[in-house]
Amino acid sequence: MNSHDAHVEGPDLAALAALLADGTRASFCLALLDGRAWTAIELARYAGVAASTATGHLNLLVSGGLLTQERQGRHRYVRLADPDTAELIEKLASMAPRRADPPRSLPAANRSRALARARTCYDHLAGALGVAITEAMTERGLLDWEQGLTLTSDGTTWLAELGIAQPPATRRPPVRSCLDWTERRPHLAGAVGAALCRHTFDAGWITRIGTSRAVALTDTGKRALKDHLGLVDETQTPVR
Amino acid sequence: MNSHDAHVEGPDLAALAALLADGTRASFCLALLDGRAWTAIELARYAGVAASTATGHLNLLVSGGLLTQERQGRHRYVRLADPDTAELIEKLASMAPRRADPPRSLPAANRSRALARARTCYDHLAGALGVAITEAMTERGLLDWEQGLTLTSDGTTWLAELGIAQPPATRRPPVRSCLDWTERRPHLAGAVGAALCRHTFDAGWITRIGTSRAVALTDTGKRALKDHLGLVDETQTPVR
DNA sequence: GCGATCCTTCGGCGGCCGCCGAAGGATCGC
DNA sequence: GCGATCCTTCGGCGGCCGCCGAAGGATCGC
Repeated sequence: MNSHDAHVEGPDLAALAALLADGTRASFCLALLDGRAWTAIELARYAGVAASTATGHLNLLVSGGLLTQERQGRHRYVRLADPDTAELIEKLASMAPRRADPPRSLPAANRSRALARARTCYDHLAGALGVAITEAMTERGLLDWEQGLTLTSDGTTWLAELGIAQPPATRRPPVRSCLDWTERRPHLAGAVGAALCRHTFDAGWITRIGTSRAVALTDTGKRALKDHLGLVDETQTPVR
Repeated sequence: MNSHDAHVEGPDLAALAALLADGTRASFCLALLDGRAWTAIELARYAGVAASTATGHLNLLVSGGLLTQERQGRHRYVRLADPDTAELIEKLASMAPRRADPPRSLPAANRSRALARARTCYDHLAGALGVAITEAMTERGLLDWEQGLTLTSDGTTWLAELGIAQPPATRRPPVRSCLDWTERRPHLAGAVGAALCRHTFDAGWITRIGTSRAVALTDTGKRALKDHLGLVDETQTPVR
């Protein structure tokens, strides 16, 4: 820190960045990027630290405004505070250097394969599936990238046909492009991305794989994607 | 750091955040957010640290990919690496807590007044002027916020009339909304925002105030804004 | 050529911060 | 009620990291 700092004005960027500058806190945030609420002990185990250490980190993240918490009996549930926070973490993740080591064990390799195939990213879909849906929507003229990403009038109609209500106008943009870590191509985020993701769960198109953020396409989902987007099976599970 | 970290996969978010988690490095980045190249000693004086300290920080920021450098004689010039980096710093700045103390000295108060009025933010315009231009463009139907921010066909025509060439299609979005720190409302960023800002300099609508990132509207500029956007003087220097 | 300026390397100091385990409070399941 | 589980507080350890000044190389202006 700077003892005789002449620049007390302006935003305290370092204070915010410091919250994410620790390996354990960063791994908490990446875990929470699945959009769900986790308990303190779940996060501690995930990151491989003692429960007392996790408590301290969560206190920092909550009081710093990045997480919100909810006490339920003996459990402390935390989640990302809002879409803005998720967006910040996504942006950092998309620009951060990759870690060198690939996963070594077979289970770990399977886990990261499943994640790369399809997962939630905060409140929308990501991985090969998320990217494939986004690209199919573009090809069908539901999304337009000419002047920034927009939903076309065909897109509005398409959503209505699926029974997805147009999300109410808030500060959050309806459609937003989010760079996919594994695919290195953009997938659909924003309020419409969230509504679409919710629909795929509600309509039984996808289900969670165990307790992870990875998801699997159901048979219903395969049929629905073929009917509504012309997406065939091969597209969803590309051979790499 | 976590000694037996089970999560070596994925982006190293903490490493990137750590670059911005120091008060001195953060103040360097905020200074560089004016889009210009600074020498090492200029940044050291700005942040109030010894030259040797600045050297160390710049080495970290450059090798971390946030800054690019250029040697010219005895000078070391650094600037933000790319628009993506500027966007990351903007996002952090817009979410970071404000610092408590208002500026105490009269010159400092004048400086921050000038910055709030009109300044560059990386390669586009910000402050009351940037926001006023953005809002005037919206009122005239040159920008549309319905489905995310877009440039309308009227907007394209308007740019052409000003002699601003449509920026070539790259990964960078043509128009983007950037939350203004001082106004707490969005101003225009992206490739079009940059082209417009360049035009205002080239056409002599604005000039730098001294060596700061603050800019002043010229008489030519006032006339141009009135002619092309219907912006009257009052709008540009609102009484707060 | 000769000071002045810009920048760098190095050594050393000091403080912050992440970690754990022990102890204990609160809640749960049976 | 009574272990088990979740979470927290506390003390203490260790290491990292930001800071400076001194010394010196490289370049500049005159």
